Amino acid sequence: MPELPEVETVMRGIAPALLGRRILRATARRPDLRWPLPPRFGERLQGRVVSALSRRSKYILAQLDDGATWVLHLGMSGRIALSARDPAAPSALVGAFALPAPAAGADPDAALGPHDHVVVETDHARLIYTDARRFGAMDLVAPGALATHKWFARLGPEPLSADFDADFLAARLAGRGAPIKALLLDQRLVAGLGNIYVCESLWRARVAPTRPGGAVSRREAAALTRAIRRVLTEAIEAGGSSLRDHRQVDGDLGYFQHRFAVYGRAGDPCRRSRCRGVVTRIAQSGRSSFFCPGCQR
DNA sequence: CTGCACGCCTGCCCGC
DNA sequence: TGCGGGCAGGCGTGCA
Repeated sequence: MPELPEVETVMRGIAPALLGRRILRATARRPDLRWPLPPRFGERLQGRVVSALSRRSKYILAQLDDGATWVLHLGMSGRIALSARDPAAPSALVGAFALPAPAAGADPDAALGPHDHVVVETDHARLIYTDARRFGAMDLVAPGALATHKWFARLGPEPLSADFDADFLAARLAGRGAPIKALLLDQRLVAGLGNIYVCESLWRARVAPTRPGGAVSRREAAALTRAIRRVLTEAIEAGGSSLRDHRQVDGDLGYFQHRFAVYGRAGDPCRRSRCRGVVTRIAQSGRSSFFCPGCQR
């Protein structure tokens, strides 16, 4: 259930297995994830070389040598596992986190589970996309068509880019009546934040999730942009260090959650020094918000 | 346009 | 132990 930092971590984690590698075989084991996979998905990936990897919002973008872009979204439960195709291959080819290679001679597909929906083999590695809830998605986008693609056309700026600054946020919040929590979750305002990092950023900026967007001051908007940047950057750093210690690049929140200040901590004391508040859980438009009423106003 | 409720899917955890 | 209810990190649709 990845948000921006987990997707960034997964993207970096699969880079050794994909970047500059040729796809020998790609198999969709069902016709759809959240939406139908593109027609002839496997055939269109086969033979391509991945020439670049990047992330936009919560999407991973794999640039192919025919100009198309393979787009992956992990939804809520998507994960990617890697293994070496050849048991004798140096681990650097797939990354130190890879699962053990299947035994020589064994049918690697025999070990696949019911939620292993897409398998991609490069010249060195085998990549398995698993998604129990199937809220994830993949597409193949024609050269030049990304900007107008339905998933990207209306996305707001990247929160770690220079475009996302106090001026921008203050302007977008002005006149809005919806709670700041809901506005920061709106991918059209800023792209890549999810429930966890919105809660964490609001705590860091000392702004209550219930505050109407239009009632966020210019000074608070500035604090929020700094808080968002810092929370995301720290989470990406934690994810990066986790890649050296774990055997899967699944973006599991286990890598990050011990650092949360409020998310999932209802009833626990606020971690801000000299704040005597207790972390509280409320529901906002059907989703949980965690915050400290003592220091978030 | 804005704000919000709901559905999509499965797994897990909790209380009874 | 078994079972029902509520919960989960995303996103698109549809309604007022």
